[in-house]
Amino acid sequence: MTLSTKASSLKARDHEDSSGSQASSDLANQAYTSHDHSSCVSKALEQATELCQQRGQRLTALRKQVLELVWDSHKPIGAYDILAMMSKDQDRPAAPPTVYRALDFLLEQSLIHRIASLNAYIGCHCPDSTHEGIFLICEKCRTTRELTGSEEISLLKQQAANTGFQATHSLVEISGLCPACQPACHEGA
Amino acid sequence: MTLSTKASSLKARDHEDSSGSQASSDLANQAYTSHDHSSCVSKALEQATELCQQRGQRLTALRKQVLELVWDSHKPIGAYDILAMMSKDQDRPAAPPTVYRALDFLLEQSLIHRIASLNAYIGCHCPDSTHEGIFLICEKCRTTRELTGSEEISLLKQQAANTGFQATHSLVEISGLCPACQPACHEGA
DNA sequence: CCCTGAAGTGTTATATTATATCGTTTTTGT
DNA sequence: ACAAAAACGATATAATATAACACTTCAGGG
Repeated sequence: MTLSTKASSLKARDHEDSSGSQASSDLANQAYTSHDHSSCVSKALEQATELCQQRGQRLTALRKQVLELVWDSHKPIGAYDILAMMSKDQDRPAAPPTVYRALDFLLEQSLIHRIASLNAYIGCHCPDSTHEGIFLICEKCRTTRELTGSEEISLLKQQAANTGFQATHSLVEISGLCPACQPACHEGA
Repeated sequence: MTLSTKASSLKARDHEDSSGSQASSDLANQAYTSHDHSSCVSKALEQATELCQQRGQRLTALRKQVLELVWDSHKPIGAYDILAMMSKDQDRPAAPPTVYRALDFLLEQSLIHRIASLNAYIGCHCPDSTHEGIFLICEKCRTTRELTGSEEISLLKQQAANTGFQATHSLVEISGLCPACQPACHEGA
């Protein structure tokens, strides 16, 4: 409800815009600005390869392909969209379990995250540490940014602990409008 | 993944235990202790009736029935479980849209919440104000408690705002073990 | 009271997301 | 090379949710 009121297929309707008009308010806003995303992807793939090697995990061709498709999208992408791309690009008649198994592996290795409010998956920017993400999801363009280094999560868990609850995992997703999709307001708000 | 690793049907496997052995650590821990839940439910229904009247919204018999079933469960309950109960208890051959429409109404009125990690629904304790919940979900017994009066949410939104993101809605779900399901540790941790 | 339009509900069909199961292939360790 | 484990292919099906359209009920105005 709330979010995803329709949006059946997430596909890849990138716009790759924001040529400066709205001015992204900080340096880390890479998610909202155009950049050389293909280099993003290859960097992520390299890092993933390295990490898996370190961990004695097998980043097989298939898993790598799925990871690449997830990264390519730049927005959370659905499992069945991945499936479609695999079947299209590589003439491979992939079935759901193929994709879900790969996704499960990537999730376990923290190479991707699952966005619960979208039933979709997105590449993780800092896979080297198991962390809890805070996701900012644009209701309009679906661009999703992950905030890291979050003391808020600790606070939340602390508050949970105060009630006797032993927290193991947290899920924080914030919906709203990304800088690029906000109605233009000419001066600083 | 993470949570809900199987658990196909949420059903109502209450245990209604915790007769004092683990000692719930604070007064507000009603969710984890046995109490007169039927009075909870009737109170919630009364309040809902009143609120809807105030708002000029129609809490029809069907919507009330769904609300009651959600409250009865005491744990997040799936739409199809509600469906099954409606078809059983009242010899009514309800179809999915019937339940989903009622759930949508109740969500809009903030009479219930949706727990995204479980694809399930739970009654809201303080429906009079539109608020953002923080949910503590027990991975073992599924009991879910809602924390309210949360400055953490404000902090999160503040942090989002700092990056130029205009937050409208937040989703916070923390998984772990509720007091009753934690391995017994005899002295205070 | 009766009409009318809007809201609510019933019903059928179908979309979307995810998993179970089992057989085959590939990889790893010995 | 061989056996065990892991990964993958393939078919079927489960679980969650929505579309579309017909019918009923309700609120409000004449």
